[in-house]
Amino acid sequence: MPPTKVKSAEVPIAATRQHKADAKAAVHPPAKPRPITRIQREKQDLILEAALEVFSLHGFRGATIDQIAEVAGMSKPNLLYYFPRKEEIHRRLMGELLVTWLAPLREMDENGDPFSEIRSYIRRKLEMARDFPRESRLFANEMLQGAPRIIEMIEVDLKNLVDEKAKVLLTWMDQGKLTRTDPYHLIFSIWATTQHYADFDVQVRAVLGPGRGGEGRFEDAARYLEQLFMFGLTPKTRA
Amino acid sequence: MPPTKVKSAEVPIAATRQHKADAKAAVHPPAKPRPITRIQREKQDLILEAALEVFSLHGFRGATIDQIAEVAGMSKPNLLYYFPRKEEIHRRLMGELLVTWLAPLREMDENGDPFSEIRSYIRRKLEMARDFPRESRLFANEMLQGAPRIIEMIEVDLKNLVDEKAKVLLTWMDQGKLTRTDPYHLIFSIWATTQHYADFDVQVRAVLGPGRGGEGRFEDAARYLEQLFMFGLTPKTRA
DNA sequence: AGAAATTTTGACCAGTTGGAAAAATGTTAG
DNA sequence: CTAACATTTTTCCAACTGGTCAAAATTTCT
Repeated sequence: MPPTKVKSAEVPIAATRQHKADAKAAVHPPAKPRPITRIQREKQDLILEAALEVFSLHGFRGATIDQIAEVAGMSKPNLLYYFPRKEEIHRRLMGELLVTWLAPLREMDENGDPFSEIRSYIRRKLEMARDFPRESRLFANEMLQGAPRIIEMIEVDLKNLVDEKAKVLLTWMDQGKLTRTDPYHLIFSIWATTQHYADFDVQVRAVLGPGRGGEGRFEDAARYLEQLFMFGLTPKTRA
Repeated sequence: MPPTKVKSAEVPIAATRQHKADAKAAVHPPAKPRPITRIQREKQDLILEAALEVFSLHGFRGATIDQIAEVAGMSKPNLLYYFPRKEEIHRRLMGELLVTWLAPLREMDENGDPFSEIRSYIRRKLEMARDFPRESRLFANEMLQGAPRIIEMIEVDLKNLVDEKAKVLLTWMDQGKLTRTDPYHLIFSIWATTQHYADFDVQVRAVLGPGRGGEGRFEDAARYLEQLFMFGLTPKTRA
């Protein structure tokens, strides 16, 4: 269970200090590839992990650089050496997150059996809610505020993926393998029901009480959701 | 469509100024009933309405008293005259909100027909997501942060209500009128699927696109959810 | 080792924030 | 009309915020 490790590819070296040596470096950008040291990657990951913790709990505005720095175990100026501004941290975090976040949907295979594909999708999403609740909350936080910093990603990447999968669902419906219904709202309902267990965790625990609010709640949820999405609430034997 | 007007009952007169006349007033608390002027009530409602707007958008920490005051059309010190601290505003807002928020569930009648009761509940919750999205987001914001300011209310009022209604659902299941399943997770799934349309509104609109993201989305959602909760995704005519 | 580059620190700053104090301005009952 | 009270405005402040900067400490490279 990796804590965060979403993906650390193209690390554009946090705006490497450019003071006096500016003249040279800035004028010949392609000349200096700037290798990216081991320390840089490690520290950046450390910061992103800390930022995930803090942002997911307080939202962008509510989180402070000091808090993030403290969680990351470094001083504020030191943190700012790697990410010159707060928004930069958030942007990176969201960008990497979205990829992970959509992976389960991406895996839904149009050549598989409709029901087992949907069931797997629900299960994977539920596992993510269980194992990566901070990521879920970070995402929810951003959405609640109108997604000001990631709206383009939502409108492009996410929309395209959903459009594509909606088509797959429609095909299955055409083949009579699935009740004919709205594929978009179907996807929304899967998102909503699964992410609920991460985003509203406090409420879920409080309502279930100490008895049933333990770790078993995810298995109960999985069982219930499978029932719901397969057959709804209509009993098989009519009363 | 009342903008907010959740409920303005027991208004404990925002800590009426107590400076020099303190001696008298403070020593004989039960002596002076303090009538609560019309202006006080009006201004307090104005502030709460503004606070709802701001808190729901930025969360507790992200919202500033200045912003709230500006939306309410008054100066910050003036606002602080009615609510001596930021947290006070939030507390009042959440307290009144919870009552409205739970009303739909409270209405679920154990003597009614199970399916029409559940259907009505879903419809009412969906209407609330449509007509009171700010309230929904305020609530979601608080939940995301671990409900630090309303955890007791959740653990008592909300839990009791859910326990009560879960019993009703169980009775219905015992009578064979409803598939036997987990009543708590059933309620969670109704909350999640309906509130999603308020809390993740930006995402819903973005994914549906300009064509289907208009006002019709709530009717589409209602239709889909009815289908889902009634029969799930299994087609009637097996392919 | 020693020079060059990278990383870390400490001091600092300007703008914002929640909130206090008191003076100034209504409002109203006698 | 005016004293008593309610409301509003002005001024102010200490703590916090995001961010800068130069110097010091450390690491890396030759």
